[in-house]
Amino acid sequence: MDAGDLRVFEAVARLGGMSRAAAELNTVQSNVTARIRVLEEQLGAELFERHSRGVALTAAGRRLMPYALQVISLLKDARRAVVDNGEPAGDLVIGSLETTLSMHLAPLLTGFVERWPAVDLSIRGGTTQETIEHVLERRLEGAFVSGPVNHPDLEEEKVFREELVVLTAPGISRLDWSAGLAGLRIVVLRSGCSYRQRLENILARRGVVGLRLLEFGTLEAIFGCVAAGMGITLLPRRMMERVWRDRRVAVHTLPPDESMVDTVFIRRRDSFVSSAQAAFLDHVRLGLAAAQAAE
Amino acid sequence: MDAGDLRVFEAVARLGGMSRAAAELNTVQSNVTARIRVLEEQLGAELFERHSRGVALTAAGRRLMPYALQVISLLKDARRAVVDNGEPAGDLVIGSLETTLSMHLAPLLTGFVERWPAVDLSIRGGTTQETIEHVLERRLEGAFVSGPVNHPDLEEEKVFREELVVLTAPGISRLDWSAGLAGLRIVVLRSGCSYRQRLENILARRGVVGLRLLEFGTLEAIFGCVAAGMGITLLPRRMMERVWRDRRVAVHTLPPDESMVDTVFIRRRDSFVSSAQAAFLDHVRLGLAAAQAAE
DNA sequence: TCCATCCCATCTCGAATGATGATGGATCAT
DNA sequence: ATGATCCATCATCATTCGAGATGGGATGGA
Repeated sequence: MDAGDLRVFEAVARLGGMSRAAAELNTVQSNVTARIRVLEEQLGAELFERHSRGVALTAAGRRLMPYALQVISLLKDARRAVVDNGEPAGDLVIGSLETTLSMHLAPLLTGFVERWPAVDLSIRGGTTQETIEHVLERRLEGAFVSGPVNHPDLEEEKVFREELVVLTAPGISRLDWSAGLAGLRIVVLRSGCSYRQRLENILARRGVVGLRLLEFGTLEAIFGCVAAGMGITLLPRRMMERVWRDRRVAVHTLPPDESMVDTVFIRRRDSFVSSAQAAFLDHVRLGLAAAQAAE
Repeated sequence: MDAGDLRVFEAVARLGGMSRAAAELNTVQSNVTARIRVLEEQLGAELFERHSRGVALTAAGRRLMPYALQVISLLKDARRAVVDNGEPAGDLVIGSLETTLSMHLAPLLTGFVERWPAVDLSIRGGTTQETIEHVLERRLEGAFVSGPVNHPDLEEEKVFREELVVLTAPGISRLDWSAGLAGLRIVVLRSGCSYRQRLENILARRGVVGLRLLEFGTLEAIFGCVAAGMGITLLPRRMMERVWRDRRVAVHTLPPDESMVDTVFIRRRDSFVSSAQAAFLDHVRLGLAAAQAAE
């Protein structure tokens, strides 16, 4: 049994067919068929059921799958571990909430790329849920998301805590259903935004339910929409202070148990921590501590 | 990078030479040299320092080693996982303390081999420390040892708790240094026995230190030696009751915090749990519960 | 029923890869 | 010096692997 065989096996299982797997692996179908057949002979068990529209895993194949996945990812990590000589370099792909990115991370990035020019950093914005998925699939080395995550395969480290506030149109004094919130919409940056569920919960406790959703691509649009009395949103207080200091929106402070949210850095427990990633985290921790001290 | 390459790499690193690795791998030295060279080219890093008496790992090689070990063991486990169709069968190698083996496990073994004739069970006796080492090296699928073990790579499950008692020659009423223990020896089954450290601690608290060691191969010899007034030993109470009911030794009961010892079953967290192992554990759990109920 | 389509199995051939044994250079102990 | 040990290199041979072509079975639509 060989790592190459397992790669073929994984592709066939995932794509449900040998021809499709061959296309993905840049080879020909006959090749895939042969290697699977050899693998099955070596193991003395059928790994796939062949049927007319492709193949499906047998019980034995299902038992093999987790091992195949782990071996493949281990080999990838091994290569990186060998090449990584302690000097941060190479690709580093990190995920982040868009608000965290623009508010906390962005100011630190120029410093990082100056300090470590050999690192090709890219940061992908996304919602907490999307981002967690990507980390689990190893498409991201790590990510900043709203915590706690509590996933057995993920390691999480609290990075900072911040306060969320509710923004409404001016003139609304209380967050309840008698205060004229009925008919407004919840305005979020993206539909899967983790703040949305949180805001719905906050409102539900005050008797406000069933608000429709409104989605915008930029923060400016969201602010404008809220100022115009069309909706209500939940955002970090600091973000509001920075970019929207003097506009006409009402800021509603929440009790700490509802308002405080931790941002955590997550990564797969079983993945290799590259020097680039370690350097980035150090840089971020330092930068955030400095920013906090400056307040 | 390939699993075969990693096997070669591991053998070279472990044996400290390409010729030696070639011998172990049933191939020729030139072959090993070539594969290592290819591997180094692929990774873009030197894995070994060549010197006149063999080779030694470089920093990059040391970084690769844990991955190589894990991939190799994963592939071994994968093969077993595929072949294991849920019906307990095949080899099952388990470790155990000798006392646990003779007292608790042995009576259950005949029942197990009758119930699962397809399993080739072998149980290796040894001290707790030896046995833990073997489990970590994957030479044993699991083992019964004195707990708690508290090793990050090991999973442990409490199997039963039992009471240890001190045996001395008759006429010794107290376990302290004024009671004539000076000059006696600590009698143990094997020199690394985990009871030995425990007994030394127990005696130390009572002011008795510096007893010499005496080692025997059989329990009968130990009992005889204690009865003859030559030494002192620490053994499970039940063992003493069973095989030595009416001999002339003094039994010293200890306070619970000193006497009670847990026996745990340990296995590597990352290893495959074969059906045979699961069936064995089930059998043991059931048998021990029945034995306890019968008392 | 017939045909087009999709998918897997098998075959052959050429290329790439792997293993072999011989050889040479370096180092170290005697 | 000499022999032993160990790694690197090379030419050669065997095996494996990949490409392409072909065939057979199942499916779905005309």
